[in-house]
Amino acid sequence: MDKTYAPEALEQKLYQQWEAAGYFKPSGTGDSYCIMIPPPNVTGSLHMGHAFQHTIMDTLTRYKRMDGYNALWQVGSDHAGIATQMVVERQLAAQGVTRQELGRDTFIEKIWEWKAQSGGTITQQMRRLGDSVDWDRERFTMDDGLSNAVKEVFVRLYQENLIYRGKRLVNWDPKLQTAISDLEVENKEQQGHIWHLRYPLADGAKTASGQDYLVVATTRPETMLGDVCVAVHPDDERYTALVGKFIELPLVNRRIPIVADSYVDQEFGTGCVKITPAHDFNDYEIGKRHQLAMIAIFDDIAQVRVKAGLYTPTGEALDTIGDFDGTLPITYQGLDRFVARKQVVADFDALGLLDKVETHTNKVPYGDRGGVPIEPHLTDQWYVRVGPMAEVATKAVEDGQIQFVPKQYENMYFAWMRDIQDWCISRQLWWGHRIPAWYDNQGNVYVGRDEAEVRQSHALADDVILHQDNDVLDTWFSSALWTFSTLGWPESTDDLKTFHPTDVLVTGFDIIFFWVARMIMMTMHFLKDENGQPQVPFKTVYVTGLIRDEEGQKMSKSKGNVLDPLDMIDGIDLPSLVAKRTANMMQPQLEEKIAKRTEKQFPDGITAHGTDALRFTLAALASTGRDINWDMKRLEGYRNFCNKLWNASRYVLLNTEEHDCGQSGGALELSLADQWILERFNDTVQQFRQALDNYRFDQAAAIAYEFTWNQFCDWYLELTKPVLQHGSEAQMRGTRHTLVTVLERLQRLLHPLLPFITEAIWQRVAPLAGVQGETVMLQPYPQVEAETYANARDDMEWLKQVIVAIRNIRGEMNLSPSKPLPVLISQADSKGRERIEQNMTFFSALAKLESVTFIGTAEEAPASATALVGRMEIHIPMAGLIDTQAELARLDKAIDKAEKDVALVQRKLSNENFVSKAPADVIDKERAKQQDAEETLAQLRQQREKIASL
RNA sequence: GCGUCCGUAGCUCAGUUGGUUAGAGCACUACCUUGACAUGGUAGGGGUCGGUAGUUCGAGUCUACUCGGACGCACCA
Repeated sequence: MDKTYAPEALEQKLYQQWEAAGYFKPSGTGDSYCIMIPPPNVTGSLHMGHAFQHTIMDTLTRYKRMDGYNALWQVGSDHAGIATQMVVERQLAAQGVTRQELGRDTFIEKIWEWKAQSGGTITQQMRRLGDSVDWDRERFTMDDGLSNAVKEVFVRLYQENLIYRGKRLVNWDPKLQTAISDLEVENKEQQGHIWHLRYPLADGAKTASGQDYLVVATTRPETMLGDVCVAVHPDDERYTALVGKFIELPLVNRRIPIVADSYVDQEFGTGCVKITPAHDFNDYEIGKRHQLAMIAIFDDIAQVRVKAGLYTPTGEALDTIGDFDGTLPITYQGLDRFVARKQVVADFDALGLLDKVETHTNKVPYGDRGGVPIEPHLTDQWYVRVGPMAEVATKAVEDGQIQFVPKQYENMYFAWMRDIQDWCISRQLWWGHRIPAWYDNQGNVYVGRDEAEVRQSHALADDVILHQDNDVLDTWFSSALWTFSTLGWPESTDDLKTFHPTDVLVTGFDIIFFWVARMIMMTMHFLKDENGQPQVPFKTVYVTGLIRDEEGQKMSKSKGNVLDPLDMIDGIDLPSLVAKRTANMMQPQLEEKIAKRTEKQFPDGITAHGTDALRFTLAALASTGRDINWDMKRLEGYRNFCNKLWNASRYVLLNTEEHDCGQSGGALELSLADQWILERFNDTVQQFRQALDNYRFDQAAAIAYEFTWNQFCDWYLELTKPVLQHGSEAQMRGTRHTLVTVLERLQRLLHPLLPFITEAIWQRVAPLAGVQGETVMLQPYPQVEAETYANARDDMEWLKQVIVAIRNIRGEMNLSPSKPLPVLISQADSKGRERIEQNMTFFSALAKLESVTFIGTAEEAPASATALVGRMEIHIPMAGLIDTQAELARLDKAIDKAEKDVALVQRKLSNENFVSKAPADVIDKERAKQQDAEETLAQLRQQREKIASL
């Protein structure tokens, strides 16, 4: 083995071997274990959050695969409708072409080309991360199988009246010119204004205070062009007399009624609200309540129309409302909504109708993709009636059929499910699953799997012209089917029987509503078990937090603090990192700032750490559900850990390869250290398994680290040195056997977290340990075994204490580590003496001793530095070695501590309440502690006197 | 406004049902180039657990309030 751990030299080679050998495939035997990957955007690239989730998924998959399960990690990607379409549109824009110029078919071809070109990025990244997914089963949300599943689901839901089409007010993104779901709207707080407009009363009416106008307050004055009434609260005495009377709406010269509606808050503003049902969700409801027609003043890009759309309260088109034919004042026609706003305000002002303007902090809805304010817009859209499905899906979580880890996310899920809105699934995009609905020239709609089916089922003659709906489905519609569509649904496949329901879903809290909830709804609606009961898509949802930068900031391109997982693995020089972070900026003016920040943070770029170190770090930081503040220092520490494991293995191999490790017979004599490490390893297996079973990857990492470094390397390997130097044949054979046995098993244990380094080491050590096989990946996972060496643990741990006590004196007295010391031991009980005498080689080697002498009492010892282990005293004669003052200081410190201990215990035990109320075992413990502390204190004081008298 | 989470050593984080003197890694100090490893070894220093008040024999760990931070949902034009 190379002297230094060099991940780049082994990782990819091993991955290729695994993949070529088909090790990632389900074994076909054993109980099934299945994880569905959250399909990443096919044309995107993996960020740290993906690396984090993939580490968890791969660790679980490898663990279960080794543990005998028929394990499948299903891989695939998502077509990511808007995101992908936007990327390609931007590319076209750079060439001065629009998608409209290309036409739908050509544009979609372009996207497929782009997918072919960039779609490999993610799969390559996944290979770098060591993901053990079954590549042969890779799926894409727009491949034929999944597209069929989408059509099937759409048609069935339509037939069940769970999908409907209607003209409704939707969240409209005027930039992208598509509807988006309410989930995709982000309310941003903004400093804006609230305008108070005077609305003249018609027919000479007056307010209670004698004014001939009402004042309405609005944040969107431009919508007044579409006002249909003014609402006041029914109990508002200022206005009750005016209800039923009319307003002479300025600028447009329409009469609109004054209505009473308890929605109005009397306290807010003037208590008068202008109502524009076609442009505000609350107004929409009020309009419906009062049976008022709607006036839609904006077109698809949120510019004022020449002629407003006129509709009944239920969305039927009208030619006129009264004698209003919809024509809008020419001055506003074609104006953008924000230009129109200024114009309307100016015109009100000019008419003396602008009462006042206040600054106002309001929440403005933005589309999370387009980045412009969304516009409530009246359009025809398709909806899923989610109510009935939501009920079933909620119950599944209430009943514990599906469990969230950590549990608190269940509340979030319930809260959303409780007042869930119908899901707008149509998008005015080109990239996606086209809605399987056809229209004839009369506007009749026919839903079916394809046009032929539609014609047949509706007995439509061949000469009836049909055209398919232009819109596509929300991306999340197809990903809601992911758990079963990837396994072959609607066919009744073996895979479905074997792997569904799946086991764990690993995902971020940010898509619980978008994806997790919808997946539960869809799956439970379409998949039933043999008893006809709904099947859940997965039993556990492991929710991960976000990976943030070291300052706790979200990573984002515009902040320039994004870290690429591959840069953690391979390293990157500063210029390349800066270039990467400043490439393709939406706001180029930030480039300089980002470059500076990057230079400050990574003056030397980033060094390579390897995949295993990255994975181990992510696991170590994965405490349940919390966001992770990324820390390069942790990564470095765990790279060092890999190096430690590597070098420990080198030591083992150097001492065992080409030596007799007892695989072909011969007496094996196991030392105390051998027995001890086998027991410690067994404990570690138990703890490590438990941690993984409970999704405590942080604990798993800590357990692995503690055993490997602090026990195996720091103690065990050191303890083997004296045996291998001076032991008998049988002793050496026993120790070599233990070395290779533990090292081999350790690789199996750690493999799920550290796939590469463990494979590299395992392949070398397995033959020495007599283990057959090509790969550690498919070895049985270590089992917890019955205890074999009952006393080894206590004996060795005690011996370690004695050794540490001596090292402690050496360290504190500044005695050279290379100088062998004589020690005298007094007050040893028979067990202690036995433990030392039987392990003298270990003892004197690890404590670096010249001699060990047992004496009766401390009086027989010369002036010494002293340490206590239990009641046993360890003396290191001072003769020329130790400075009296230093030893006195050391003892004072120990006495100080002992005094504190005694005082603390005494305080507890002298508390009547404690003694009378605490459980007996707790009191007994305290009593024992008291005795121990007092004896320790006495011995230390005695020793101090002795030294002081010198 | 409703709800959730977080605030523990200089930094990043653990701390299971309340019970020994609160842990880890990194950073820090001293000593050590001993043949697995200086991406190392040995020893050591460092927190009273955001604050206040309670419950309890006993609280980082339960309760209330409070300060600071993050987030989700709903919002009044």
